[in-house]
Amino acid sequence: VAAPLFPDDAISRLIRRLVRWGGWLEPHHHHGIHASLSEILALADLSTARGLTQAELGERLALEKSTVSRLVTGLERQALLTRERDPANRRFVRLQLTEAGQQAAERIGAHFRDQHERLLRLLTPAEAEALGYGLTALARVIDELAAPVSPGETPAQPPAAG
Amino acid sequence: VAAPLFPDDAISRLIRRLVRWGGWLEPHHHHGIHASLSEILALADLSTARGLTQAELGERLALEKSTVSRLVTGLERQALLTRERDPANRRFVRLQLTEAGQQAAERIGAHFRDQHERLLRLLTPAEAEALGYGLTALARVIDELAAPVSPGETPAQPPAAG
DNA sequence: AAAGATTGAGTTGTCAATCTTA
DNA sequence: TAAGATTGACAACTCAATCTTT
Repeated sequence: VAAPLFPDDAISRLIRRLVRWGGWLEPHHHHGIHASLSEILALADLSTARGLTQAELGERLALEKSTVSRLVTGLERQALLTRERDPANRRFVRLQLTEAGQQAAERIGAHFRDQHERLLRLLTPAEAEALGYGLTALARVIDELAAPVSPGETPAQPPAAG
Repeated sequence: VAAPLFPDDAISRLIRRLVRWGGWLEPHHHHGIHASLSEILALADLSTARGLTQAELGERLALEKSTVSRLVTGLERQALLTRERDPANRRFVRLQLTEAGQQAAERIGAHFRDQHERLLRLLTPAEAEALGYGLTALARVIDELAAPVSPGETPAQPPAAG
């Protein structure tokens, strides 16, 4: 038999599963919430960082500014956030969750945390520890490849618990 | 400070990086190849398993049959594969890579393998081992959550070489 | 001119309805 | 009927062009 043409290691197999399994990536219609994945992630970011500009939100979500513009239009129409021109510099549109938006973020966040916990409970302690160690390292090297270190920057990050 | 509304563990952080970094998920225009991610994965599967039906290809790619139909139409127009009705059962469309399709699969596969190797070389041996162990376990529990075993089914699959 | 946001055209995916063959 | 494939209508993204503000 010939060697496989495409990579066939643990990373590749994991990615296939993540793609196939809807739990992580697909639109959600739970708890009376009808929101796309990007809407959910936008609510998550805005619930933590209030007053982001659209460009900043796009940076966090890794989305085009045009996509962000239409995404935010939709959330505004659902009264989940307000758009306001920054009085100090009217080029910026500042975003704030409404009360309804904040509540939606909390409901959806609880759902995601719950899903994560269910998944992690199925791992043995040794597996969970190895996973955290290995994924942290993988995230590091992805960053290294994606953004080659320029001398002025600080590649190190404070370690996070968990 | 309040607890984070959304999960903030190694898995979440990794997913964010995978989403942001184009190396894994984005369309590729390298080596004179102009192909979407799905086209690339289709070539990968067809280079290994010749004569798949469209439904089988859709199962492997986790894509709707309608998406597969249009995807295959595009590959056929680029003369990378041929479509042929199965004479034994004319409901099936059987897919075969052309010579050009096979060569494209090999070029793209080499590119992906190279990218993987570059990434893995940046890990220490201990990190690589922990990653493999942890991800294999994660893949297992994703499968458990995604497809709860029903008594009649055979969850085991024949091991693939590689 | 340049930065932030919006609008227009095209791509890739989904779901629902239909066509074809068994 | 039903399985496989196709077509139609729509969603969410991209890139390129434009509008607004500095």
